[in-house]
Amino acid sequence: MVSVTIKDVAKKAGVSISTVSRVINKSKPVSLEARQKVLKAIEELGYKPNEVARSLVTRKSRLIGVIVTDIGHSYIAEMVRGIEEIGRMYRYDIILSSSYGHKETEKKFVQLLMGKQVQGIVLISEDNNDEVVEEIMDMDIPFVYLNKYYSSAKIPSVYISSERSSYNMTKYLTELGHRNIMYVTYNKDEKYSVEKLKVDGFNKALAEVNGNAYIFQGEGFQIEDGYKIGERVYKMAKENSITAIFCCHDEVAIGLMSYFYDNNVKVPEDISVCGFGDSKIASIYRPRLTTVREPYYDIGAVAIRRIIKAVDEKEIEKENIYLPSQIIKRESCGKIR
Amino acid sequence: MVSVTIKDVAKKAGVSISTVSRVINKSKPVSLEARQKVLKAIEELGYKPNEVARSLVTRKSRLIGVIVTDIGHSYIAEMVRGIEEIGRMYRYDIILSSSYGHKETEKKFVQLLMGKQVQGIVLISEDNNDEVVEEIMDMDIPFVYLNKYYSSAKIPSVYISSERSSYNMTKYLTELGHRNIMYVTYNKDEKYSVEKLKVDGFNKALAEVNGNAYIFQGEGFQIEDGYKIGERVYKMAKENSITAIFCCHDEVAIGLMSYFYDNNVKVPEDISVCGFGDSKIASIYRPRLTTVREPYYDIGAVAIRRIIKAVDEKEIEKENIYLPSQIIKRESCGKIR
DNA sequence: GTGAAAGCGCTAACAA
DNA sequence: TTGTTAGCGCTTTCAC
Repeated sequence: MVSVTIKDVAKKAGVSISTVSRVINKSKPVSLEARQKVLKAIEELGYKPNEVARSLVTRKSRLIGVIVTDIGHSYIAEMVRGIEEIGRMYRYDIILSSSYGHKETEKKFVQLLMGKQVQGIVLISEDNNDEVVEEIMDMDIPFVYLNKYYSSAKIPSVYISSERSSYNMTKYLTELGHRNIMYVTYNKDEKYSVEKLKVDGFNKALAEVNGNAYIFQGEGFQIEDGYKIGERVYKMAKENSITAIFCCHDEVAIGLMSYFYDNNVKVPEDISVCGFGDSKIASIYRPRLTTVREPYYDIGAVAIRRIIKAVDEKEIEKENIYLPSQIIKRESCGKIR
Repeated sequence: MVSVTIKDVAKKAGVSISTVSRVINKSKPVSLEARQKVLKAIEELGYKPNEVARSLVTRKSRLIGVIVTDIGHSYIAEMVRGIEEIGRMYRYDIILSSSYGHKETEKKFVQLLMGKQVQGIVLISEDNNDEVVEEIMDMDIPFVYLNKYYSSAKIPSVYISSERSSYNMTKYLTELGHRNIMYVTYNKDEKYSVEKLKVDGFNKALAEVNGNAYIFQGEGFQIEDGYKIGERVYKMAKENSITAIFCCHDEVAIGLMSYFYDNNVKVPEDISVCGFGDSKIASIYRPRLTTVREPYYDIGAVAIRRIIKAVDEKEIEKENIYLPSQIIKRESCGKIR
């Protein structure tokens, strides 16, 4: 608690504090003799430079602020892993703040983080919140916005191509023989919603085989939302000989499968189900969920990489980055004989 | 980027920087007139105090370091939620570092965090690592150690009573009519392992009804580990008319249930399964898992509360804290007729 | 009630 | 190669 400072080291080593600073930072040549004395003193005193003081003078906190909706959401945790691990490679630490979706809280966090002199901000959100984004962009600090539900070309971000991913998944279903397929969406008509793109990809793939596309308006993106619509979905499926259901997100698919489990509908024997995301639960749940893998870890990693680049080059690149997605084939989708 | 400082505010308001400081901190009375001029200047310039500079002089970073094994583990994310949310109430931010179980990395993080002048450290670990703990305790900084697999009275921590929880769950199983019950453990003979306590509680409850206790040595705490032992567990269960299996952790139970699903063993009709933890997956998986709820959020909340108290009172309480657990009754355990 | 000045621990000119 | 010194932006005596 009685911390040892650079002065103590200097005194003990019999040199000036500048010399100590030089050996710590390797910023200028120091004679072998002096260096050794300093190193010895550092060792003996257990000296650790005070990063706060350093930050003050260098104006570099080596801190990145990360504002998330909820670290308890596994895909967000995965993104944060990517951010943290890559950040650490460049000697950046992250300050984590959870907003639980409150815009006002997010705004407050931005202010707090700026006060802490963070050198960049990653905002991981689940709503369509231009307002906070604009506020951050006004601050003129390296910034990346991560949102798997909404996208806008004007905001620096990292994502996968939703349309292509959805197209690929649908195509896979048609290859399994499905022709009457339902897509469960939510919010597809909202501004910036990526659902619009996903529906487009879905329709396109189905049109190629003259299949029948059914769009079902869901009630949200969570497991409960998937469960809640189970009855109606099943009814619609039966009435239209639908054999496969493509859900906009894994959670919805899991909710739906749970409804099916509870009501003795067999997946994939009676009906095939697939999701989007490949969140953790997708490979744990039984039957395992066929889905589109969104590379969350990589998304986080690329985001932080972009911020660090902006810090170094003092200029944030405008071009958004698209990462490849992948179809993960598991048991929840079966062949049509 | 061209940040406005207290000097700018002072100049604009036509007062000294001390006065500005006083109105910001409400640390000393300031005349109404002066205060208003300062407030106006702050408003117009959009001034935000530089927390780094503040930290340097006050020697309070308002930062708490949190070292976790992996933020991707949902129960850890839940603990971190508790830590963060309560920390925030006291205006503390958290710096998150993931060690992925490497002791050397953890040690490095401790050093980094000390450099950043954190005012306390929470270490969330899954191994038995005295070494790192001792290192932190030597630093003489408020510290709490969270570990659901190991416990030691000498280390400041927060947990539930493992023996009582295990006793309660076993008792519930006996109330359902089970008499031949298997407890799947791992590492129970290792130093500080809480498994020893859990086995004790299990045996005690079963002894009270003259039931037969079977202990199975598992292969780990993860889902895969539960899956791997499925075949042997099932064999042993059949040979001994075992009707219920109590797993040391939810993950093991889920792995086991997945094995059962894949091999057409019905839970709970053919056999009952329960777990320990109530991690997220327990309520999502079908059948839903009966389990002991460990209050992860609260554990994190109490941990940070304890640290903040230590910061304020300059003295960390020695007594460890036990939180109540709860039996969550779901579908994976059935009655014996 | 107010301002001048010292200083938190450090880096980075500048001189020597 | 080294030491002296001036800050970084802020809080906090201390004197008025």
